[in-house]
Amino acid sequence: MTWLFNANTPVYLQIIEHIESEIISGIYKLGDKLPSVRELAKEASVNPNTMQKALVELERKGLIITERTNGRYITPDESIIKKLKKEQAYKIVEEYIDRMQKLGYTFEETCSILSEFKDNQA
Amino acid sequence: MTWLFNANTPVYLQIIEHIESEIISGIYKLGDKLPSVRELAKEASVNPNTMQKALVELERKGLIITERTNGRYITPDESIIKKLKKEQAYKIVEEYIDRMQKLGYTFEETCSILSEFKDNQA
Amino acid sequence: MTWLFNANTPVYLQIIEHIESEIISGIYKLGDKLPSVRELAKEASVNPNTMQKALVELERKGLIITERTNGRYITPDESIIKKLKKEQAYKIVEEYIDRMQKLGYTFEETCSILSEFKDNQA
Amino acid sequence: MTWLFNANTPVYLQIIEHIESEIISGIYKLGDKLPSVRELAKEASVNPNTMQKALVELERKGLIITERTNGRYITPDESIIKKLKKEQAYKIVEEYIDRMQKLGYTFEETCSILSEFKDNQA
DNA sequence: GTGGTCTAGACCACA
DNA sequence: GTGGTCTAGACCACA
Repeated sequence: MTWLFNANTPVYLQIIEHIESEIISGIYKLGDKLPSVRELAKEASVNPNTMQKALVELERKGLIITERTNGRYITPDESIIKKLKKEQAYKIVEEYIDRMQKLGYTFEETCSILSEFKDNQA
Repeated sequence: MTWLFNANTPVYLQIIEHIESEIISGIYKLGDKLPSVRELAKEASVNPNTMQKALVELERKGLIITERTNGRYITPDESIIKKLKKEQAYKIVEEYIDRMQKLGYTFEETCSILSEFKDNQA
Repeated sequence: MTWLFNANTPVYLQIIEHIESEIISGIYKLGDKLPSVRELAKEASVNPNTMQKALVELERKGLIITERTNGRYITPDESIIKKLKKEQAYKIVEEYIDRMQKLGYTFEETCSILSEFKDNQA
Repeated sequence: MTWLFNANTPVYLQIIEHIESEIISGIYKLGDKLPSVRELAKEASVNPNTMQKALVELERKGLIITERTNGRYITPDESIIKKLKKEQAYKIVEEYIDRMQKLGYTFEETCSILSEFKDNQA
């Protein structure tokens, strides 16, 4: 999983989404310590200010906790993460249906195209 | 269908996507005349220059044809539109699967969540 | 010789150049009567106002003479046309050399490329 | 080399041609950094938006590469530039012959006038 | 500082 | 009226 950014959305928002996914999917465990801002910035090939901005936002959302002189940690509160996972999934599915609908596909078509996709890939 | 813009993506790109959807889904027919730049701009509550930028891009993509002092028309070439429809659908499905995968969902889960969604809505 | 217009230069200027060429090259003879504005406009697929604008300019340059109720005529004065021919040729050659020079070609190269061109065409 | 614009062609097109010439002729070397949009705009006595429009087009043509918060660079790919040089020269020669022909000059005359020109200048 | 987007508003050629 | 160009000026994300 690399850090590829789309030019048309602010990078700090893409970082937030990326780290959220890592938390939700379990790449980061509850209570894990995060690398330093500088390390993360280097890893993402991004200015530390930008990484900082993303982390502050993740803290505001309650996903990350900062211990003043100690570093940042993933929240130990599992319920927050579970809730976020549901919300995200819901949003993604909804967006998928919505976009397909705007192209003129019915819900049934939207489902069958998804299945076909599996076959094409396999 | 109103023109609601997301704050995190350039407006002209959202306009492009919006008009593309209207063409692909058949809201605009082959050869239809588009409203003038100024009308479309008013309709979308956007500056004419911004609308212009989007239309120029749509012309470059071959979806629209400009007649200098006359107005703009949807391409009469159905194949262009059909091709775009396929590409777009493919891209959307792929993005859907990808985003769900990043949250930790398998392809099977991604499919079943879609079906559940239908039930929730119904 | 058809009337093909470039989208990036005003059409009335291109009409002027086109008719000037027809006069200089002898397609129109001294004293010839020109078709009516409407006919010319039709021939060029252009609005009569635009053709009119071009003809007025050609009259101002002395190449065309208007007889009130009678129509327009090519000037009977050969010296005007000869002078224009020289000026035009000079301008075109100068522009040719200048543009090639801006690409980095020396005068010698500019000449030899012209000769090669003949060979390629033949 | 100053920035003189002709009133009958859009300024941004003339800027494109001007910068292309500077690249083709080697005034800019492969990989050179360009001045910022604002500097170039000032230099050309043009609005930054107009310069921007020209640069975007040059990027689309592959002559320039944009690094988001860093600046713009001449492509390091020499083949692109060589190809463009040939195309441009071809177009200019062709246009020269065509315009002279429309004035009534044969290819031989078109060549000899070019030579005479050299003598006049010397 | 660097590129990118957007608005408000003017002016042009052409139909 | 229709598209096209241009300016002046503001604001954003990122380094």
